[in-house]
Amino acid sequence: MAARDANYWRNYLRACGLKSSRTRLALLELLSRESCALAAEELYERLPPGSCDLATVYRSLQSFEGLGLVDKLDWGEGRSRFELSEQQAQSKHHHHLVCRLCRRVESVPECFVPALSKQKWIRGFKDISHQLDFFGVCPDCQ
Amino acid sequence: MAARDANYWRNYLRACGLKSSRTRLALLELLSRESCALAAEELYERLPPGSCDLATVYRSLQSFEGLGLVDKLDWGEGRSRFELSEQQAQSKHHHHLVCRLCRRVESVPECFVPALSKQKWIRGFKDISHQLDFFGVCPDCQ
DNA sequence: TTTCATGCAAATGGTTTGCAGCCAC
DNA sequence: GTGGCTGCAAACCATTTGCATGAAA
Repeated sequence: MAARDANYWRNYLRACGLKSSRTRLALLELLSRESCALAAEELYERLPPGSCDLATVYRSLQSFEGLGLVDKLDWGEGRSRFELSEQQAQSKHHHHLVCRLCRRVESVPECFVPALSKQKWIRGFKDISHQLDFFGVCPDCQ
Repeated sequence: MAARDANYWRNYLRACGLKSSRTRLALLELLSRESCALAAEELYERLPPGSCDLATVYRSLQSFEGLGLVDKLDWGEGRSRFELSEQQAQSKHHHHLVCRLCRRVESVPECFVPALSKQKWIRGFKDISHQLDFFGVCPDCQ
């Protein structure tokens, strides 16, 4: 399937009633090229120097999250990471295996969580999502 | 099984080469009484007023984490939560179901993650743990 | 032209740290 | 008595916000 291009994002943003500024398009293209979740500052560093402000990166990511374009992940590093949402990334549902020491990240294709509708503990909660992350020590750090 | 008491913690800390100060013991007793993971500030508020400093709470939690006494959890709230580690809490392995809106937390007794030793994606990572959290909208917030 | 997005700088909030005094051992 | 703890205050760092300017529609 074709990767999302600037045109796709332009239309998507327009459909949501958001303006498609240079920065927003650049961020979305960046995110769709990245295979791993990035922190806001890492995204900022990958943009052309001086082309935008870190605050703008945060504001854009916030909008994108609201639209369901990106997912915000938290691996206990003291900062959040962002990746294109599964639907937008056209990627399979997946999880992460993070090295406790060097923070290297591998993708985990497996998901062990079945359909939940019949679980007693749900107790009326709706619209349930889950986050499953593995932590370990990678071969290089052992 | 008997709950951990001050004496137990005193011995535990001593065995680890740490002094058992009043604050540390109070924190450990607090944690062993709580059923839900608390933020550092919540722990601080539950201690006798003026009995210790917030910085000390953080420092203690850090030590405890290093000893494997407590687990640090991150639910994307912008702050960390701490709970007695499974072994110390004498509680069953469990997960959490967090309301996205009011942050109410239910315990999830089920774990869907099987023994991982044969999974290809492990690729030499050792000492693997996992964190599985569910997010939804609770009945009251719907 | 109108509205929304941005840059800049300052504020915020959780967490950490330096240092001098204090308490457990 | 000694060295690890603690309180206090300041530093830190990720993230947010106010406001005047600038760019997209």
